Amino acid sequence: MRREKEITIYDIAKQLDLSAATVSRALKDHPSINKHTKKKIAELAARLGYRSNTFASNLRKQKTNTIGVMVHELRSQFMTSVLAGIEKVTTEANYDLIIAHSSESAAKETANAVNLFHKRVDGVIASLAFDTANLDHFAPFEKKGIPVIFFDRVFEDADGAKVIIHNRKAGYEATSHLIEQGCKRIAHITANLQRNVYAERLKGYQQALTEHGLKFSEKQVIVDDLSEEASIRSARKILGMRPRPDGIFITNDFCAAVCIQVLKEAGIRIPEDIAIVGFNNDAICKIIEPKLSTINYPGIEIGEIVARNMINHLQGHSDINLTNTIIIKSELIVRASSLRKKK
Amino acid sequence: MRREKEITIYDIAKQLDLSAATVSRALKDHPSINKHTKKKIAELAARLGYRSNTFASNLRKQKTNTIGVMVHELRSQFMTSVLAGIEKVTTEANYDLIIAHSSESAAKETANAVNLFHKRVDGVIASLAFDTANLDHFAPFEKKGIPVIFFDRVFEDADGAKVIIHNRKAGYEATSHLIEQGCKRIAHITANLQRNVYAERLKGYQQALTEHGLKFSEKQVIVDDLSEEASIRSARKILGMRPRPDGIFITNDFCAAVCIQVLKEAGIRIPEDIAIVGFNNDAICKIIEPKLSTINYPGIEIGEIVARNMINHLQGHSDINLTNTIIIKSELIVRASSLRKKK
DNA sequence: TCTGAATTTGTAACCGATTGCATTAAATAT
DNA sequence: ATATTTAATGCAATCGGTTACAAATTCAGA
Repeated sequence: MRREKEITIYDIAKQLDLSAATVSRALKDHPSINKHTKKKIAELAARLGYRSNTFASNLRKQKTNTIGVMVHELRSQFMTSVLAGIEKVTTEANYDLIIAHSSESAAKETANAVNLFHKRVDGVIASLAFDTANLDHFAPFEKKGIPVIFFDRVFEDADGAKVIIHNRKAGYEATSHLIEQGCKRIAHITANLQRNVYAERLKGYQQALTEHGLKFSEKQVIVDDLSEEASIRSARKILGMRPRPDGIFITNDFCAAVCIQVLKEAGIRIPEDIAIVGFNNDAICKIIEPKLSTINYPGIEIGEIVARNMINHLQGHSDINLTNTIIIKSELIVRASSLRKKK
Repeated sequence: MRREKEITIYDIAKQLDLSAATVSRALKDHPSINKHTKKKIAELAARLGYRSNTFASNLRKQKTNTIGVMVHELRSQFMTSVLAGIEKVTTEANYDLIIAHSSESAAKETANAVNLFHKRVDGVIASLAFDTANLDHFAPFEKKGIPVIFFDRVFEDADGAKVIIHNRKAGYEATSHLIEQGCKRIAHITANLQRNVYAERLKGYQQALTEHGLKFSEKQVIVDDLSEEASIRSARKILGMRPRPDGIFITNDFCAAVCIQVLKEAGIRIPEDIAIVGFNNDAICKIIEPKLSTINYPGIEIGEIVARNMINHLQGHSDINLTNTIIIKSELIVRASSLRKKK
């Protein structure tokens, strides 16, 4: 269990009777180094098991090649897809990732920001926590010129680059679909309306109702968090409504799945008595019975696009300060939970 | 967007007319520095927005304070729970995490190992990919004395520390439970038997059958991967078996959920015609209908224990080379999918 | 053969924190 | 007053790679 000595460019230089500078350049494929020399160096490096010391390099270059990712949770399919997309792009570009999650707490989000700042990430990709009220904790990054790109949960009116879907349109489509299926009293289950995603989906819901001549009532909107307990509470509220809704647009698939269960246990038929549309297109959609109609929220694409923009900015190919908002396509997927009419 | 100059200990030293050494020690709360001096330094550091340069520190200390985590996937609840557990412990101990996932490919796993090795992680926590056939790619870590701890998917016979559950016992309990519920022809759906988790669960299944006087037949064991498509294939095979099984022990909850769907669509009643037990205790267990009996595989605990052992080893409080295997408790959770008899 | 340009390599100063080994100052003992 | 501890601080080398600039070598052209 004795540790082998670590090989450095100096060891290689000495063995080949060259300078460390030449070795350093050769390993970086610097154009001014002779091909033959490069080859010799590369071979010896491989033979000795040389590994470059990132710290020495970072210290000198004043760059970390690391991107911080701040997310509000890690457990949904959507988020793991986003991370997969980000990882794919950043790995190719040879950047490291530090993933920090806030567990939906603004306080923890602030702590994470401080941490990433101290870790000197080159850039930050973030989706806000449930109760984040302002962007003050991102100010240090801005001060130092460290790029920040938001996705999913963002402040739409704030400056700064963001990658989102058209939540209002998605809400509009989900609701319109329910109306087309013959629903007359459509409820909406959602979460903290401070978060753009929920506020916008609500707007879309409202707009669809109004445009189709249905009345919007605040009583038909249930706001809670999206935990299992909250979902049960929400479903019970639906059951207690008089007249009872005949359609629900629920802003999250897991919540929708739990609601479906509670409603079914109460003897409600889905979609005949109540038609339901969820949001995200989680794997759960195809497991729950009936299968859940939903809005496809393409996590991988979002991750890839966010990451690509970050990398391009860091490498000077483009400037995110010129871009403000990138909107990704999303679309309604109709399954059994909302399908009343056969075409 | 002009970058502010970065503050170093030299800046602080100059302003207070001290040496950098004193500042360095003071910030580390070194005992030989005067309390009053420490306070002055801490205050000025805070006021100037000083942030320690990790690279300089790592370079000098020859440590990275980083632990590499190699997982075979990221999307299951089990794995995100494990990661949450690891993260909790490592964050407290002020270690960073690099998460690398193999997407179930041995080749990618090897590449990840090389990468982590070059990144000079202080330790590695790993769960093996689907088709990993040997541990050669971990040899460089061993050579350099870098600790590796395995969890979940391990080579049980290999040297090295590991944290696992008693898979055989779990398989035994799941199967025994089905037998107690009156099942006579119990099938088993599982995955690559090179992986200890599946091989051991199979052994437990066999043992339970034998001990209860039921015959074991290879025809009743279906081996495939655990994707959605494979799950559908497996369920169809079950449907084609004559005589048809009246109980199935499935080594994964998601796969079990898909099977239940296919079986139900074919008119099979669960649990009356076929009783089912899954594995992992995913959230999906409570969504699928009927709710899924399963083995609770406590991800968070496993993550915490693996990480705790790693940290203790790295800090010299204990030596993982003395420990070989740590076994975590797991238990059967009975739900509707296997419950035929009322107690 | 000589000169200027092109190619290749070397020198040495960083980057910022850490730490073994002094050194100095203050406190205590003789 | 002098010797001996004890406490507090400083000096300077070190970690390993990078890079501006200088130097050496080679080559083409006159």
